Amino acid sequence: MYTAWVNTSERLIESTRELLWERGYVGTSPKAIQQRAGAGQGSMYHHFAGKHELALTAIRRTADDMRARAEEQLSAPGTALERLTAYLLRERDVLKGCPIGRLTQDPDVMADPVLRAPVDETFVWLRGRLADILAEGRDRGELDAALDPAGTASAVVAVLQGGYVLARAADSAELFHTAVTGVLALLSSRTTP
Amino acid sequence: MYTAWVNTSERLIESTRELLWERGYVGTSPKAIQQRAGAGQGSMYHHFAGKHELALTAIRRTADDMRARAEEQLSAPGTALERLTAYLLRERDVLKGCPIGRLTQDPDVMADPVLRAPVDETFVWLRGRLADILAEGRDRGELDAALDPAGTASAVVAVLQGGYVLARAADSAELFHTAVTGVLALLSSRTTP
DNA sequence: GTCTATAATAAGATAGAC
DNA sequence: GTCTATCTTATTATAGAC
Repeated sequence: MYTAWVNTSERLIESTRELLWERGYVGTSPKAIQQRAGAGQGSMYHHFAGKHELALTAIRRTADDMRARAEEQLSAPGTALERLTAYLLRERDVLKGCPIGRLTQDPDVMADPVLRAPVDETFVWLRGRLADILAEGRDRGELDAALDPAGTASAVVAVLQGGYVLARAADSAELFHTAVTGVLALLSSRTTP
Repeated sequence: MYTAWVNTSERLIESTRELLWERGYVGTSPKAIQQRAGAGQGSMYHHFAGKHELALTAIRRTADDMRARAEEQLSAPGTALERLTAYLLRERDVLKGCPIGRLTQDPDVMADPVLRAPVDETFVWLRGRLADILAEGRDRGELDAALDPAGTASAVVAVLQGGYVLARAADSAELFHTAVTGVLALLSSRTTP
């Protein structure tokens, strides 16, 4: 439960973000949100129209957050492969999984175009961003000239998302690392010496 | 709703399998299972102790099924890369996602060692099976001698699982194909000519 | 084996007092 | 803005008749 150094609206949003991450939309009840936020029933419905609006606010914030933190590594100095590696191997809450990716498994989120949009946009952006970096690396001669930026970017993002799945299945964060290292090894072998 | 050419117990199990795939454990209610199976309340509780036992039966069957269908491609004749490619590119219900992988996002499944076991075992098996095939391909000189079978197998399984995530996020089965093709391109470039 | 009560608890909100 | 009351509908069963 959040303490009172932020306002109720803020605590409700942050509680929702946590619960969506831990339990998804279907698994999160208004009551659970209120309890974690230390807010009453009436308080929640004063600030938000209901579970849906609260979730939308929470998802948008998480999406923005994810993008900003990715950009930290991706816009750092270094070669394409260095920035990509830094991004893939940065510290992550591996066993909690990806707070955006997990929403793709939520039937009520996928069925709702409004809730779904930020999820879609996040991956569109990430794939595009990685493709640009890969293309840059290829054009600078750091990577194999035959490398397909878009296809490789999709594969890399998929390894991230799938790495979370494998790690959670095995209850071992190491498996995420194994998968990521595995794809980096394949990619590095296409480096032009 | 299932018609009556199979018995009630069987219809309950198959309905549960479908619902777990579509909505996960948390999102599936006993009532929904009964309705899809065309079975009454009492009927369900006669055959199964409750939602948990039914889900366990359903998950185990789905896991067995998935393994058997993977083995179809993986044990076929051909080189390591051919069998791997056949497995990765076989027909799949891409937008529905992986019925086992999606369970890793279910908090109640992951919190229960009994429900979780078949999920874990399925991925342990699949990673091992792919690693064996990759090792075989490497030892036969079909793949790069420096290739790490276990790490590459994990990356490949991760691409599959992540491919489902990307496809669902974009509501486009093609994205799954893009990711899989992307990793195959990286892998093929390590073929020894 | 299947059906119809019955029931305690939770989900997801609305109403109106304070 | 927050709180308590109230409401309807699910959830997840159990009990016992048929």
